[in-house]
Amino acid sequence: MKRNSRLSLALHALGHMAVEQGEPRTSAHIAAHAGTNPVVVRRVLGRLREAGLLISEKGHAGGWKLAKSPTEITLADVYTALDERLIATDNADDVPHCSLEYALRNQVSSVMEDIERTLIERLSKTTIAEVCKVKS
Amino acid sequence: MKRNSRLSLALHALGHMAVEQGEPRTSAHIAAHAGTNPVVVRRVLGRLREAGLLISEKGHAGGWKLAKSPTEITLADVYTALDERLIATDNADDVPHCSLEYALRNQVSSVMEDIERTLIERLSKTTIAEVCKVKS
DNA sequence: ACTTATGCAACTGGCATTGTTACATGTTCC
DNA sequence: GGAACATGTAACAATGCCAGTTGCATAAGT
Repeated sequence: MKRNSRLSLALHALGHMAVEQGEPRTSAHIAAHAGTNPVVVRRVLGRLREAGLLISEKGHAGGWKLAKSPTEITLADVYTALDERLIATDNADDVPHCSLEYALRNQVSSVMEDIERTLIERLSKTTIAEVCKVKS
Repeated sequence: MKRNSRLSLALHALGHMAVEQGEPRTSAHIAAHAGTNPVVVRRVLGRLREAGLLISEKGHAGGWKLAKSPTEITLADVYTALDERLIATDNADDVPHCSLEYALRNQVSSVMEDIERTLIERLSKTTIAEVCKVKS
């Protein structure tokens, strides 16, 4: 399996819901189409629900559907909802005793944070509807 | 154990060599200072040697030293020497049968590639000497 | 009640990276 | 030449992360 496929899976699922709105999709259907497991789908889509991008309903005729129009959901919304981060520097606990390493880490971290912001800004310029060419 | 600490280790080692040039440093010294293993140090610094940033010498009074002035080594040089890549989308082998996923992946990939280039450009603006405040 | 679907916790297994050991190679000093 | 020292490298163990899986509780519709 591919590493960090959450973003890919989330966008894929959202994309199909954007193209065919209305009927909710079950995690079993999504999983079968994406070649993965229903529980994995629910784990990923659960984050999108917490972020207010999706709605899930139980029982008969239940499943997942968009919480808002695909023209209002950007790639950045999905990215941030998944807590994806390019930079893995959670260096709060690991305090370097060496002042040189401290300076280096700060320098790199500031660049990385900057890049992360730039990425999110770029992703926020594209909506799901645009990528999937959905007529609004 | 921290994940992906190669860049941190490489910069740390280079930084010290930049501050105190002249005497070569052994991988044992570097490892002790960085809290890791000499073999790990040699693995990481070996990449920098292949990239022409470092020189290693065996035997008595051997060890590692800079191949050029710290004012000529940028953070990007180190980053690229380690083959670090923020974006993990090696999607050449895994061809999606779904056209929607194909479109989404292309869209995200192009943004990621762009961000990667921006990052390297940013890193290339800072030299080791600048971060370590070495007088040239 | 029964079926169907999500929600969630616990566990397994694969994969990548770091850490470790062992040994070969090369260099310097005696 | 031989001893001491340092890198180079291969092989293996340990660790951590994440997808995958199982099982069961919960809720909604028929």
